[in-house]
Amino acid sequence: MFALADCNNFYASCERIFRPELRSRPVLVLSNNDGCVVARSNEVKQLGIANGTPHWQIKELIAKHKIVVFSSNYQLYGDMSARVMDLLGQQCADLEVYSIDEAFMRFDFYRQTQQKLEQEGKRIKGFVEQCTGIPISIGFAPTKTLAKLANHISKKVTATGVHIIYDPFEQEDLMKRIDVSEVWGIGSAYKRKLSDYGIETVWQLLQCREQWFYKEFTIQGLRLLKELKGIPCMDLEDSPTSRQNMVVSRAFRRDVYALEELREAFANFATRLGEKLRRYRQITSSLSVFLLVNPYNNKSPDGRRYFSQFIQLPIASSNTPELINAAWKALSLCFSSGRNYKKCGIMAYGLQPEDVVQLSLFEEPEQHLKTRKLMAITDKINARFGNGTVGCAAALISKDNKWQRLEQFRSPRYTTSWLELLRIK
DNA sequence: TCTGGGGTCCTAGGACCC
DNA sequence: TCTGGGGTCCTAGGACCC
Repeated sequence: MFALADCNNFYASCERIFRPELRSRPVLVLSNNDGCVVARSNEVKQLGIANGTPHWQIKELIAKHKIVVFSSNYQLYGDMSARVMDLLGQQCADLEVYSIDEAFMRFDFYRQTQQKLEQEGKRIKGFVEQCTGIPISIGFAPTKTLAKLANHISKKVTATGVHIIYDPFEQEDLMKRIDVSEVWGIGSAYKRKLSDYGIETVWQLLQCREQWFYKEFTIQGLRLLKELKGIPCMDLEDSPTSRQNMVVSRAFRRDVYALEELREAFANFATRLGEKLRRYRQITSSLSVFLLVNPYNNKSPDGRRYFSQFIQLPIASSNTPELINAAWKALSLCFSSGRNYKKCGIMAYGLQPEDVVQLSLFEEPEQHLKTRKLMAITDKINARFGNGTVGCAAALISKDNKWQRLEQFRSPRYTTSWLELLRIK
């Protein structure tokens, strides 16, 4: 039996812990850059504000309903997440942390009665809530996909906080009320395609023939359908596979046309990328830069939106100056003037652990090693005195920067910064 | 007119997730 | 004026090999 535990309105709940007076008020959290809504308390959901809504579109609603707005505070959310996961791990050794606010668990008590299972779910839920102040919901089922669905039901349909699915075919009424898009693995494209075949509800999905599904939706689709019918195709992923790609990207607050401005941005992205690589003790042998033209106002002469350039590094590396050079080289190859760029970024592929660095036969590695030492010292200084204390001059930010994070409404980092501890008067 | 068959590796792009 | 950021997996198609 699988279980999925999911924190309710996670970011909004985190903000409420340290501001108890907000418990009865509508709260929403904005994305990086304060661009759009990424988390909402139930009160905000009831006002009909969807996730992904741009902030500027709802400024009036915010004022009218006195909605409390926060910028994303990932230090706080990451720390609260670790606490929740730790508590869940105490309840069940078979735990897979799936995202910042969700974890799968596996239990052996399949044969337990529904009543016992429900009791167990309520107990775990109460335990986590008491220890952290974060409300959670739990769904139980024989497959991960069904556990996800059970969790959704416990939140949105029955609103009991715990729901169990032994066999989806036994819950016909419920399955007829749930839209296919609630199923894990069905996004907007699959929803549209299913709709073309007249399939709108989970119940209709359950009637589909597997052969036909395989033909239309390939192997992922087949796996999804089997899981939905109660045949397990996915297991817990015990060791987090080391990541394969790393991205640093940012949307500009206004359109950018000039190469000079992009070079400044890419020097900063490459700096972030280097820090991130070194933090995870990884190096990359290749990277690509990408540029996106503003989709809401495409002035690109040929209408194209996406431009990217792949580049190989002479030596696999995590050294900031080498990354900046490579990024600039790639940038100069895919930049062309006259386009209004809105977002861009840099992506590292095929990461490898830094201790297996393969030095190029013909490259003189001394300079590379020197730089590597310099990077280690730079990281130490920045860790102690704050990010950006030292760095490459290329990454200096001119006055009118358009990519630095905007966070007008960030709450204090209550749990991870001594200077921002909660004070009680 | 007729022009093999089967691999592997790589990249781009589409789909999904949070 | 203002529309996020960071991931994974899969497939199709081209280059190249024997």
